[in-house]
Amino acid sequence: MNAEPDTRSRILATAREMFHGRSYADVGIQEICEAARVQKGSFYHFFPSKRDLALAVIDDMAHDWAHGFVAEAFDQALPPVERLEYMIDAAYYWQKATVDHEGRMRGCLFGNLALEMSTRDDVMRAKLNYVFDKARDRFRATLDEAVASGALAAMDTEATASAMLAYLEGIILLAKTRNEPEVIQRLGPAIKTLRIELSH
Amino acid sequence: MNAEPDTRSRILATAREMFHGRSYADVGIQEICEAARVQKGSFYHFFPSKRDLALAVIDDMAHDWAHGFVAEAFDQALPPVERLEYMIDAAYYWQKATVDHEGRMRGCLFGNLALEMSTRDDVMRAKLNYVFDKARDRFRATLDEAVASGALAAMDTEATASAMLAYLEGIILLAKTRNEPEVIQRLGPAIKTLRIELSH
DNA sequence: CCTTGACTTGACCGACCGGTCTATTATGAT
DNA sequence: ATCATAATAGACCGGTCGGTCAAGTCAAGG
Repeated sequence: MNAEPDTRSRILATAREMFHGRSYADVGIQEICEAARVQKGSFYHFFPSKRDLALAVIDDMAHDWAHGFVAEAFDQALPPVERLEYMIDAAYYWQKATVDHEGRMRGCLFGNLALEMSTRDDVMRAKLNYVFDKARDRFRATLDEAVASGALAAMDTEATASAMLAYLEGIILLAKTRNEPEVIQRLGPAIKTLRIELSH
Repeated sequence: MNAEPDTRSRILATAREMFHGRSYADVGIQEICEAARVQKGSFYHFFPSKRDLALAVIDDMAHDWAHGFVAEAFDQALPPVERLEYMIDAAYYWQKATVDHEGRMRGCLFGNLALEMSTRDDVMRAKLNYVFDKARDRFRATLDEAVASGALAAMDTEATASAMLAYLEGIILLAKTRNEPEVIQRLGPAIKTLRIELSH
């Protein structure tokens, strides 16, 4: 077998980095192939089109994300409210690491692609929506638990969870525009103050 | 004089529409020229490059925005807290109008460009930052007034204003990904619950 | 040994990219 | 009437875009 990873995996990982750090439209297939040391023909053997590559990148990232620090932030024995703080911290340190490393904040791949592609590709938009739904569900489960335990007063946990996700994406957007991950640290904790009441 | 607007204005308005509805990279100069019924030579007479056009589009939009419904939302005799509601409503109706008209939510031009261009063009990033700063200052002035009048308890108005701006951008991002402006309506009012305390 | 099919190679395609250039026309000041 | 300059027209440039394709390499199965 190969000493280095699968051709397909190499394309996927390279494309993910490049789409995340720049944008879908700004990165060309030729460029991806060069960076991944793969020929055009091999690329099109594994992916029918650039768009399908992007779709695969979203799945790939969503998988890693759900099984990575998101799982850490949400699935542990921490009290529910502290999980929110953990999530913010993780976002900050992750973004900070890429700034230290490449000088630029890349933000959230999903948010980046969502704004770039939502008006142009409904399939991609649907996939991004699914990713956001999953993230919202994590928030919601946390809030449900907090409400059940009496740590938080009753509220519309689903709507509040959406609001928290929106806020997270919003502070990442602002931080990326400033190229200062510290914005996440400064504004992040206020996620706990967001609240939408039950409309009964 | 011309029956129709200035060539330069026509280019600017057309580019603004197209950048807003799609993205910077996805719209070509040739396409802009065709839509604006202008020749390439005329285009480059008025704008040295595509990038400079984008810079001008940002300025143009920021100007219209500040003198348009943002001014309405913030500068009137409304009680401070109601101005926040007005802002959310305005965002909703504006996005709703474009969905009804073209079937797609375009979101916030500044947010869209910020995520697409921040890692690639520091000048554009700086300009977008400036726009966001101005928006934040509007929020901040409103909060300062509310605190001064006793309508709201003391808080870090600058940080809270940033948080509110982030939240606004976040819900627009989520709404665009769902292509449902109603998301703004549903999550928007929670902007009033955001609060960052003074760190004294 | 031969065949099959996954994988790779790299030349090639037409279309389009952002941008340049020369020539021409319209306009306003002198 | 002249002349400078603003504005327009549109052919043209090298380069790159996403994508195709015919020709091969190679390992496993018969």
